[in-house]
Amino acid sequence: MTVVLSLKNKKVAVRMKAVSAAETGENDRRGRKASKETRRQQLIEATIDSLAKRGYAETTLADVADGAGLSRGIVNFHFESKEKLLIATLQFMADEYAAHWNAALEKAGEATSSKVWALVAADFDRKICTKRKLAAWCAFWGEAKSRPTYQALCGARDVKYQDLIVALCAQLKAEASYSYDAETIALALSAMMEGLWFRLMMGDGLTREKAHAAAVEYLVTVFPGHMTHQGPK
Amino acid sequence: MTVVLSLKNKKVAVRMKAVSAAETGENDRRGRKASKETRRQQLIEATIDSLAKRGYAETTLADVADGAGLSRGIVNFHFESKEKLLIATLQFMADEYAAHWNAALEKAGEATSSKVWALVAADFDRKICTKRKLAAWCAFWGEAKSRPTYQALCGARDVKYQDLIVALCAQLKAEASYSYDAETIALALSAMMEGLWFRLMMGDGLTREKAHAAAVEYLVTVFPGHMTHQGPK
DNA sequence: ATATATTGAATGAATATTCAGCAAGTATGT
DNA sequence: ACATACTTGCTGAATATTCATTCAATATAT
Repeated sequence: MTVVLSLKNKKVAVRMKAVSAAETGENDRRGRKASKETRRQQLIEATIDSLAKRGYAETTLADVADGAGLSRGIVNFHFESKEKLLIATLQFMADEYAAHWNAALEKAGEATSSKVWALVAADFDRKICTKRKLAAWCAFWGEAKSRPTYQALCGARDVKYQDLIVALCAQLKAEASYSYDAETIALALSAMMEGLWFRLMMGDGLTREKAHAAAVEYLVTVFPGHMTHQGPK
Repeated sequence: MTVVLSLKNKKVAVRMKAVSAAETGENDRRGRKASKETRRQQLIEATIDSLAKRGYAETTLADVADGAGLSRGIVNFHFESKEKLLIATLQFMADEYAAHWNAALEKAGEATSSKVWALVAADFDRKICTKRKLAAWCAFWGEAKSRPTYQALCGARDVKYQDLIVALCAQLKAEASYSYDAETIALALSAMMEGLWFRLMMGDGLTREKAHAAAVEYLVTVFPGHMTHQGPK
C-alpha cells in the first residue's frame, strides 16, 4: 500500500531475483523453517568456521552471514551485536567442553586411575579435538588477556576441572606413595595437555593419536603403579 | 630541568619541548637524533606494549604511535604498513628467543643433561618469560593459523629447536637406556613448556618459579639417571 | 491479519594510509 | 662567518576503506 520512490523499482527487481534463487534449492536453511534456537546455533557454527579460517581479527559479520548462507543484517537480529555473538560462541564451546569431560567421568570406572585416564582420553577425543575447534579456541585465547569476559570462559580448563585434577593426583599419590607434590604434577599434566592442543592446532603434522600417546607416556611414567600403555591397571 | 615524557596526556607540551629537549640529555628519543634503527626499535617496543595491553584485534597504529610518544603517521613512515610493523615485531621476538636459548646452550656444560637443563631453565628466565612478552606471543598465536607469515615465525620453538630437543632426549636415552621413545618424550617436554607459558600468560597466580619447578619435576621423573631437583648430575 | 523472521541498502564510526609541508640537520658555495 | 640549496625525519590533516549497526521494505508463518 505504501507508495515508493522512483528508485525503488530497481531494488524490488533485485529482491525478486534473490527470492527465486532461494526457493530453488535448500529448504533447510532458507525459508522460515528454522526455529530461533536453530538459527542461533547455525550462526554460532558459522562463527566457529570463520574464527578457524580467518582468526579473530579478520572475522567479520559479513563472513559469518555468508557462511550461514544468510543475509547481512541477520546477526544483529538474532544476537544483538557482534560482541554478543562472540560471547555466545565461546560460551557454547565452553559448555560443550565441560559436558564432554563430565560425561567421560561418568562413564569411567570407580578407580581413581580410571578417572584420570578417562579425562586425558576425553581431551583427545574426535568430538572435541578437531582442528576447527582448536583454532577457534586459540582465536579467543589471543584476546582473552585483555577481556575479562573471555578470560572467564577461556580458562579452558576452569577452576572446577583444575581442582578435580589436583584431587585425583593427590588420591593416586596416597594410594601408591609417589614422592611428588600433587599440585605440581597436576599442573604439569594439564599444561602438557594444553600444549599438545596448541601444537595440534598449529598442525606440524602432529596427529591426535600421537598427542594422546605422549600424554599417556607421561601418565605411565609418573604413575607407574597405576597406569600401563593400554590403560589404567 | 630534564623533560619528562611519560605522560601521554601532555602530548602537546611534550611536542613543544622537542627543541629544548634536544639540548638536554634527553636526545635519545626526542629531537632528530634517533637513528632510523633506533626509532624502529622504539616502535617495535611500543607495539609489544600495545599487543600485551589490548590484544591483537585492538592494537591500532594510533595506540602504537601514542605509546612511543610520536605522531600518527610515524609507523607508515618507518614501516610501510601496519602489517609490516607486526611482522617486524614478531621477527624481533623470534630472534630474541632464539638468541637466548642459543646463548644458554653455549654456557651449559658438555654433558647432555646439562644442556637439557639449561634449555629448560632458559625458557623460564626473567629476560624471556615476562608477562608482557608472553601476552604478545599469545596475541600472534591467535592469528598464526590463518597467516602463513606468522605461522612460520610463531612455531615459537622452531624446527631447529625441536630437532635439538629430540636429539638430546635420544642421547640421554642411549646413555641410561630409558625405555621410552625419544620423540614422544621430546614432544611431551616441549608441549609442557608451551602449556606452562600459556598458563603464565593467563596469569592464575602461577609464578615463573612454580612453572619452572613443574618442568624440573618432569625432568627428574623422566630422566632419573641424569637429573636431580638441584640440577643435572 | 498479525506477528515474526529476513533482507540488503544506507549510515556512521573507527582507523589505516597518504601526502603536502615543516623543521632539524648537512653540504656547498661565497 | 654566512647564505643557499638539499636531505631526512617527522607531523597531522585529509582521504580511503572497512565494517558493525540500523531500519524500511518484504516474505513467510500462524
